[in-house]
Amino acid sequence: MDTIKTVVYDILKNAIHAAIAAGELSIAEVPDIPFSPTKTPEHGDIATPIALGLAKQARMAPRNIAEKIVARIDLDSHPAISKIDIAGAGFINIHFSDEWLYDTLRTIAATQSVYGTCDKGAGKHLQVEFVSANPTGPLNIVSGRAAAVGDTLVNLLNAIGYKAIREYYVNDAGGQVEKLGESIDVRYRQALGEEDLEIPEGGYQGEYLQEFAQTIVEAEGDTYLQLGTDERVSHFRDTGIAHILAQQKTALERFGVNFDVWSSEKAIRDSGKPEETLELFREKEYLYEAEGATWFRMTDFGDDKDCVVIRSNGEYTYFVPDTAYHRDKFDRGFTTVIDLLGPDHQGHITRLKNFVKALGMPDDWLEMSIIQQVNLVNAEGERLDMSKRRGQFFTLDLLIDELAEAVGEQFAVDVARYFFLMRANNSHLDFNMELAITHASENPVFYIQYAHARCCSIFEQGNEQGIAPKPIDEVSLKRLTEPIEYELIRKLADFPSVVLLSAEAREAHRIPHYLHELAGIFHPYYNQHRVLDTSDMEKTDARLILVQSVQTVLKNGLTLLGISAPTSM
RNA sequence: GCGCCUAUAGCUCAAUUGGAUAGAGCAACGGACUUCUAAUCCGUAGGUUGCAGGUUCGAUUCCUGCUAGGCGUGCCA
Repeated sequence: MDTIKTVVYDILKNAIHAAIAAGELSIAEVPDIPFSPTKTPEHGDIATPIALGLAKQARMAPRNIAEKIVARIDLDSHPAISKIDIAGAGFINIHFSDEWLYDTLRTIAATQSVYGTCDKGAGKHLQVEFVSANPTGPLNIVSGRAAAVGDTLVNLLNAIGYKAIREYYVNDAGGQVEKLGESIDVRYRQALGEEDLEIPEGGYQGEYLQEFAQTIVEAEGDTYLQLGTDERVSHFRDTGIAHILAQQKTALERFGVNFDVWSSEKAIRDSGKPEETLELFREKEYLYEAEGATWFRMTDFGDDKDCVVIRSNGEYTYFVPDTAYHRDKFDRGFTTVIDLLGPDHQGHITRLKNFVKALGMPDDWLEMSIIQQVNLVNAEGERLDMSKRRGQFFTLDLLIDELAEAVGEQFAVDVARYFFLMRANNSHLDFNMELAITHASENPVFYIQYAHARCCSIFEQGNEQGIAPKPIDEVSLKRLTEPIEYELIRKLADFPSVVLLSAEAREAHRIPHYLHELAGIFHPYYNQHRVLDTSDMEKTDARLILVQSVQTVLKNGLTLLGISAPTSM
């Protein structure tokens, strides 16, 4: 299958060179030959616009070039190709023989759960860091989107042969968590009856801290009042981080996302790496003192402003431990590191990349992209505010709770993951709760899952009638003669390249779209053509092979997305 | 002010990275269950790809300038 592409590639390349050698084409350099799947079967199975691309260099009409190339191909010596023709402005359309279709089915049957994977990325270690929410509150919906996207991205990368891991960076040091400690302290004292206390500026207002403080009071009473304020706040900070982190982990596990590594900012700070990093910058003369602070010459890297790294109060800004953390990632030997950031971190991308560049790491070592915001929309189309600081937000857990009420726990996770994954990372996502709940039956994820369930149902039905699928070698695949069967197999054959391109582009949303298209061919097929037909067992056997293949690809695709493939619905 | 992202059917989004007639779902309208699950299918309708230029065989895609929206631009993280 994919091998047939390389075969075709070589055939065309040789033909072009032969034409040049014969003096029919004057081309100095033969560019890479692009292929694309065709939109309609009339255009063959794959097509290339190479003749169009060569037109200028060869000073010849594209159709003429195509003719010269095609004339140099001896079809008889290539049984995999049934026909090559020239169409439109000069497209070369390649039609595969039926044997290619059968090979697709044989490959799926032979490879099963690993169909779609490849080893292109073998030997390379990748790390994807995502979610990395502050341990100051429950995960919100944007974190849910990041979790779904990051998790799937790692699945995709591993599917094409990389060794990729999931990492979560816990910001358990710095100003934010100090505010957390102070906020819990206020809630604690309020729970013990103190009045006239306010959550400090920049603190956390959410009810979850009131609940947490209440559990402390219930378990341990007022014992902490004996401590000094600083001591108490730092105690609450530490227990608060642990408590919230545990909640976040639980929410992620419920969502089917399990991180391989949890990194701690505090651990980075304690390791001395921030100092080492600053020392490296100092040696390279990237630092200077001004206005009581220490600055990094970001302008040397094309930015319009320099950037404070040590504040006048002596504390590091966020960038110091973060840069040290990335240096740590580099030392751990990752070939490439991918950071998925929240929508309010755009300013980070260029700056952190510059810091990393200043450390001497290759430009393309660090990839950063933004997971855009999610707007939760209610029935009236109003947007809910999800700011953590104002304590008014919609958590990932709450989202799944609400969905689960309508469709059950497993489907709730499936639906949420699918919705988060179906859009490109950099486009905003309107998550319409009402639609997801009240119109659950029209949800695209059910459409795909239903297709899978239907496949399973056919086998179950066959089982009752004593019809079992035969090994593919014993089946006459020639009995697959319907155009829609041809279309289905073509679609199945696309799967590996969809996975590959999706992983390489870091665009997980292509998988949901692909699966939806596949289901969109299978459902009509199911309606129009009966699979189990005791009057024609040979045809039945062939169709069972096809259904098995569809089932396998649907399941493999859904698994990449972390979505279940139910056997019945 | 500067920077990043976005603008495609009434709505939400695709378009294999510059290719052939721009595709799906929802919403609308008309049909199909005594046959492997109707969470399905068949059909109809829906477009000056925000606007104006440019690059070339060819532009939703690349460049320039506008317009509109989102975000960023802290000695917060």
